[in-house]
Amino acid sequence: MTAASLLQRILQEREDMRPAERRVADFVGSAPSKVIHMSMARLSETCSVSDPTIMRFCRRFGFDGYQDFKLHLAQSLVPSAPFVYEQIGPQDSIDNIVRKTCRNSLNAIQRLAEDLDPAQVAEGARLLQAASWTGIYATGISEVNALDAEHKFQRLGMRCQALLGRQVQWMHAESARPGEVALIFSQSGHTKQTVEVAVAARAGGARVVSVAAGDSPLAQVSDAVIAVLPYDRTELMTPLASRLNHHLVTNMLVTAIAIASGSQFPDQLPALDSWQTDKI
Amino acid sequence: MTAASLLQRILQEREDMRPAERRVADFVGSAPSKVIHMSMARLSETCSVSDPTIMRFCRRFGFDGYQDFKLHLAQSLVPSAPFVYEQIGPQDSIDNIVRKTCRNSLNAIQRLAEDLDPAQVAEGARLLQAASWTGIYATGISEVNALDAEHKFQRLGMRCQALLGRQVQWMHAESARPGEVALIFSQSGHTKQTVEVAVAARAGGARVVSVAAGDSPLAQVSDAVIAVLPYDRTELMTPLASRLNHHLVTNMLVTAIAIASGSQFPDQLPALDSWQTDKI
DNA sequence: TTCAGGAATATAGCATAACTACATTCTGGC
DNA sequence: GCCAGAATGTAGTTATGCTATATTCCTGAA
Repeated sequence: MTAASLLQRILQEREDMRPAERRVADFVGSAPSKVIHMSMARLSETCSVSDPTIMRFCRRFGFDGYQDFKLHLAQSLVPSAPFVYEQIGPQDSIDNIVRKTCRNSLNAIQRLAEDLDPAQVAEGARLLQAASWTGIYATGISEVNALDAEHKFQRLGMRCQALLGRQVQWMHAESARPGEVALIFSQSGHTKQTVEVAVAARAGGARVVSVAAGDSPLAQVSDAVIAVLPYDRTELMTPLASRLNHHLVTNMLVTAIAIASGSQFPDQLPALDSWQTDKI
Repeated sequence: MTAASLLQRILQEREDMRPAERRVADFVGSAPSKVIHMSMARLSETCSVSDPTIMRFCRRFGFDGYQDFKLHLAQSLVPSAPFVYEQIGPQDSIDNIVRKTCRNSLNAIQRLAEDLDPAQVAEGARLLQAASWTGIYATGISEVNALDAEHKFQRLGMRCQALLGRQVQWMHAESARPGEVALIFSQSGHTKQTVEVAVAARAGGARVVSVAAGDSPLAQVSDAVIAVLPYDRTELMTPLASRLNHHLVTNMLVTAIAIASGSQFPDQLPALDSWQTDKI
């Protein structure tokens, strides 16, 4: 986030700088790829300033020192897409639909990469692996995620079931027992039904793992939360973005569990369907 | 290019290393984000090796020294462009699983953005929109895609059904009739069953739209192909990548159809489930 | 104009990091 | 068991990043 716009920030703050630092800003701004291979002494000489000036320059942007600065500068040099959601409208051509769909997806995943806490994934995987049986709850468009998770977990040999629909969910949540896990997918984590399911499952002694917004009511009644940022206007639409992110989280869980179970190639689930390999 | 595949190269060369360097490779591979903030001494201590071993490790990959290595490592950590699949292995930490999953997904989508032909999407959308009814065929892990497509198309008011399982698929393909469309998701386009379904559906007068590899047998017996590059070793594994791409293609189709149907906000499907909005 | 007072910048020194030459240990073949 | 040759570690050198302190430069009021 801050990394990507580092050069921009430098050029921006340039105005508020005194001559010496400004010379540094100019050079860094004009030849950042050279800077990352320079020592402090070389850079200070090139800019006709002293070492400490370079230090102050780096500190100004909140870095620990020159090394830290160089590291972030290097990272900011590799191109990446900005975090903006591009609305698709009636005026958009097919070309645009394709492009924007891809870009929005890229953005969503990059956000996930930045915000997701690996420790939460680890904890979720741990609970799931220890479960005697897992109920996978989802509603609306997230149902597909539940089915996906069911498919993959079963390939790992886990006992689980996707639970779709109000009645089915109630039935299972109310009969939850110790040793079981309830895995809940929720875009926002504010849906009443979803929270009630979590509470019921927990009352029965099951552990609740939820993939939802971190500060949501659902998160508060869960044993483990894998926090995925919801998108602003989630209530009114069903954007591709969060679905995609939940999808990736599912994959991470599967991979983590596969590794913990000793599989050698965790990202390659075996092709079980023998007839599927009947190629032509 | 070389920068981005650094981690992969490390894991690859690991095999040819002697114990000491291998310990370094393991740690760098499992916690690269920590490494870039470590000094040589810290790293050597962590890996229980000596400083020069670290040096030799860096030189092995063609870098000037440790600093140079760290810089490139840092760059390779930011999610970005290049088209390399980073294998996930047993030695990977949770941090790595999260990172690699995201990066692989980003790569897949970027490939899609480059290779996908919008005209093919447009043609597919046109046929689907004109259909009186659509059968959505998929097998194995792609079944989830079929369910996803079913869900979304139905939200648009289209008549369609996901057809999973051999018998169900045959039943529908053999009774296909003019005016209908068969939408087929296939990773490779080489599966025998899939091709036979396409031929049967077409014989009955239905139009066949397939999402598959462009040069596959399935493509040859389809009325419209939305070509999505398969991944190398697709036969043996179920990678996230192609699934993700098919997923996006589905979204593009939905969006395109929504636009053609006159919806004003094509990327926001309406939340149909009224109880779902019962928030707390 | 002059002279504080404070900010901006440079100097000098220190601790530590990266790197190198050389010694030691390990490995595999006879 | 012994001996090349490779693999790894030890110790020492250089230079780097960083800090405490001094100097210079600017601003503004007497």
